[in-house]
Amino acid sequence: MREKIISLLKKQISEDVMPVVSVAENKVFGHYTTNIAFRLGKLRGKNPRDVVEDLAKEIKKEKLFERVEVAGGGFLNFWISQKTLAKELTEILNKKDLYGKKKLPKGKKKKIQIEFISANPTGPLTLANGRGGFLGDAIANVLESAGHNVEREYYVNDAGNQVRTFGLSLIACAGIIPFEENFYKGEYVKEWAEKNVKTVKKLKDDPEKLGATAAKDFLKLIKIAVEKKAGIKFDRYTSEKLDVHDKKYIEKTLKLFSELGVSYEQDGALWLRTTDYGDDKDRVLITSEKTPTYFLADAGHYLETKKRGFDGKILILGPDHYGYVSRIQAAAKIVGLENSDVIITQAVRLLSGGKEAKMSKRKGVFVTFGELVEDVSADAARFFFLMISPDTHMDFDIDLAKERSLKNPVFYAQYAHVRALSIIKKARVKKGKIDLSLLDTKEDINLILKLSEFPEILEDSSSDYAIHRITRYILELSKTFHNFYEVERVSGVSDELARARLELVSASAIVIKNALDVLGVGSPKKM
RNA sequence: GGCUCCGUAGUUCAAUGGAUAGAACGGAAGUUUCCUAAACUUUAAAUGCAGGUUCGAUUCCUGCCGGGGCUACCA
Repeated sequence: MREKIISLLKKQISEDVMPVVSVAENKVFGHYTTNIAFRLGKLRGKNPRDVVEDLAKEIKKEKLFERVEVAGGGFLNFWISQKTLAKELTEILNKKDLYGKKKLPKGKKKKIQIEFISANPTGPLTLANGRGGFLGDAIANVLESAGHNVEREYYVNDAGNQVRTFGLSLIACAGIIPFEENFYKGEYVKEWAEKNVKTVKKLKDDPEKLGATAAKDFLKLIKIAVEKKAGIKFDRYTSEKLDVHDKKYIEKTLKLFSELGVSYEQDGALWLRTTDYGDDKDRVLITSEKTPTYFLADAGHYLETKKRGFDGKILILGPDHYGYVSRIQAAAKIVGLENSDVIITQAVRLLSGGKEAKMSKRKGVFVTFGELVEDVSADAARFFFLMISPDTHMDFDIDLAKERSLKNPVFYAQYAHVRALSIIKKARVKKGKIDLSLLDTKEDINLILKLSEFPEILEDSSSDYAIHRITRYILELSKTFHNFYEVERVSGVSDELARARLELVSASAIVIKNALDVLGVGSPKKM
């Protein structure tokens, strides 16, 4: 709908400006509205009001609209005609689960990797990991809906010092060596060491191997939490050791940097000139002790992604990685990964009993992601996280989520779906010709309008990754549907009207389900 | 100190520079002989402070106040 209005406007405009058309929040100002005249007025040195009058004259000839009005200082407001809406409704019914999805021509289709969670397998997942997990999964769905080819990647840091430290932590837990400050301290470390005393003793002289062994166990648990419990799917678990180190990507990366002249030696260390790409200081690739840094391995990982043919990559990180963004973006540019985005999710603050419960992976975790999902259900947890912009610090009141999960908005949305299906199931209507023009009450129109917004919402989300708009949209749509249900009836009206209403209810069920699918939230048939 | 995210109703969150700042929960008042009341309707309630840019600012810029995070030749 929006697209049609934009293309109509573009026909009237010679300047190179993209008209912005938005859904009018308040229906007094039409179904859709545009402020294009303000911008054109400036460009043409004319009064916006005059510009908009000219535009309106032409636009009014279009059959798409029931009414087109000039308002305020230069707004152009559109009321979509019932006929146009009925056509859109037919499209929903024809396309079904494909409604809202796009097919891209080969040239426009991109191969995009989205890396998320990627938590080190040295303990269970935190809530922040979960936030990024649901977000990544949903963004992947949205990009697929937009017609792109997407790989969901979990990057496993199973190499280097970290694994060794993890191994040493386990040995310390078994009391063989003294505990050191930088060791992992959580309950889970102790538990594993207790359960696997024999392994710890056997490998006490090879902490790296011990760490790797334990990490494998933890990765299994992570996979269960992520895939089984939370329903987050990954296409690939990329191993730092097997896919980056063993495939010589560290060497390849160093060679590339040297060839491009972006690395240099100073004070005995090897540096990457990331300042050329907006970083505030250059970064070390190899220390003066001749050990490669973690950053070098990450650059290698980016090169590996590039070599596997990706056009772009989206990396989702937790708030503790803020300082990392500019250097990783620099590396992405240098290895030639054109479309690189990094999304930082802000912290999840956990409230329990009205108090803040501190979370720390190293010191131990109060509530893990797996536990949360078990407590409040995967659907509720997912919906809750995806309702809020990742930029916002989020308070997750664990008590509320546990005890009062029935108040969770996800049920409101799912209930709308259930209701729609129930109406369809119970309806006893004689078959016959379907006349959608009968759907002309305020509630009918509002519902169709809301349904037809879905492709627009999806399109917006695929360009700015603002998944929470989809979640908000689902709530709005559910509300519109519940409201329709209260006011208008399907049974108990004439067969002709009932047939048309049934179509509208079917379309509602389709769109609610499609929208929930994109988030990865289930659409139950019964509640 | 530097960088960054945030500050909106009692609370948790919305609002590509647009018109009368939206929801939900909580508060107040109502709605079921009828397709699921897990619903609906009505109602009270908010942009931290001070400037600037603009026809127009919750949004952009500057300063201040308040809260989180980052700030290693660590991983």
